[in-house]
Amino acid sequence: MSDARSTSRSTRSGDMAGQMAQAAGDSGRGAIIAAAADCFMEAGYDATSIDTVADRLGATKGRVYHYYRSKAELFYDVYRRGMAINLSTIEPIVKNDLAPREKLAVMCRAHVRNMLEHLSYQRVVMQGVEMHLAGSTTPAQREKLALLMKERERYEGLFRLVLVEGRDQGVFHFSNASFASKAVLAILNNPVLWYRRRRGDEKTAREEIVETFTGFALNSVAAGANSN
Amino acid sequence: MSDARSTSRSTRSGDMAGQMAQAAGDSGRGAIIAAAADCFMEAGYDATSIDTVADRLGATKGRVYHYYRSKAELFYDVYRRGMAINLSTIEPIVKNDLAPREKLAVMCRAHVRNMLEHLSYQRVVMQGVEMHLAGSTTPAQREKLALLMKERERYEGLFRLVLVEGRDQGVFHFSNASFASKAVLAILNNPVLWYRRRRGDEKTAREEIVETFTGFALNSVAAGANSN
DNA sequence: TTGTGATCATACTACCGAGTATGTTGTCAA
DNA sequence: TTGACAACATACTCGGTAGTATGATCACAA
Repeated sequence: MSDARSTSRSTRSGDMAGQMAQAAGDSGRGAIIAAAADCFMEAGYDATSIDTVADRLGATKGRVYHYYRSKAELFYDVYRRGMAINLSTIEPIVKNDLAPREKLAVMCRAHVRNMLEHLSYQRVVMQGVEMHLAGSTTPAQREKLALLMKERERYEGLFRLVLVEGRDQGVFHFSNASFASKAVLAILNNPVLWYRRRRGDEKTAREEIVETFTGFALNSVAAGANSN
Repeated sequence: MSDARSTSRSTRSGDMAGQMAQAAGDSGRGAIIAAAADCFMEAGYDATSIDTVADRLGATKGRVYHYYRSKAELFYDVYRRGMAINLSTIEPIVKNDLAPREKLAVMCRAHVRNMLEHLSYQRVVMQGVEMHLAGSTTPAQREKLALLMKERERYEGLFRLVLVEGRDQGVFHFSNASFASKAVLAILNNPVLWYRRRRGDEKTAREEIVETFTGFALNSVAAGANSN
């Protein structure tokens, strides 16, 4: 009954220091989430056993199951973390009062940077989508996944918002806003499928990817062409 | 030694009739491939057991293992079939002597139609990419997967070819041809992630998707904008 | 008619991994 | 100092599934 899985730990209030920040959140779960993200990214959901995650932590199953009721819930938490990263990046930008075209540009750049920066989490998000397309066995898990997908749709909605605003002002052009947002995000997400971290400071290489794919995304919905 | 797994069956020369055509190829494997494609699409690779595939065939494991040495090889064959469908559709178009812009348009439309028409196979192709990103355990399987990825790259190369040709003529604009082809295909593949077959004649709905996403793809690399 | 091989079905093994049950240690509070 | 509980580690169960071994039919060929 008195189970850490349900108690929202207080992290000993006042001990904000020592937070390596690499994986924030409530200490305890944080390290597990980070390790799981790496494992899921490298081997995929099914091929990753709880023992694998534990090994990476230098621990055993006991530690993981102390915080998570099941493997699926651990996965969900990693997914949520990934979406949280994305949402916390984009939402402030949407609130700015930039012109639609510039606002979308900033959003696109930020999104691609997130893809490259937090690769493991983003790959987990992709796996979550695949998992949803497939039938995650139990109905209970389907509901959970459905909730996560709502988060994703909400994220997509932020882009749709700016797109529609831009269309009204004549800077964008498309017939179906939902399709447009999907197309834009499809481009921006693409690097997740092939990007790999390099040694040294490949900052310039990353920025090239950011600029290039942002350019494609903006072009795809730009007004002035003769399509749609 | 005398194993059906290695002998290229002759299909009893002269018996070309009775080919339901729904799943061509050498009779025997054909039905298995089709059933496997459906299963993989509905439940994903790991969640699909050989027994699941056999059940759908109204048969047992014995039949599947008679033609395939392992579950992985069955998957590879489904993947190959999917890529074969795509290649056989696009290659003739590339050989035509259309102007780059029109040629690309035709290619895009054909590609999206394939996505919608052969959904199960295309989803398997996507899973193959994910599988390659993850680490398919044994080195032997990694090699096999690497070969399949070469096929995919070759397919992408067909698009790259037309894109470069168009850039030389000034109708397309981009700095990195590889990135451009990835962006275009990212858009065109997107419907696979959410499209579902409907009842009745949804031909018009499908064609709307085809036209819309083709439009986005063409726009993304169109010359005339101020990006890149 | 016999035997040979293709085409399956049946029955079995072997293992891996999710989940559980329980033990151990440290810490804090009263 | 002594419970009480958090935070793990250890040891086990148990179901599902890939792969195998073997048996049963059937067609066709000699």
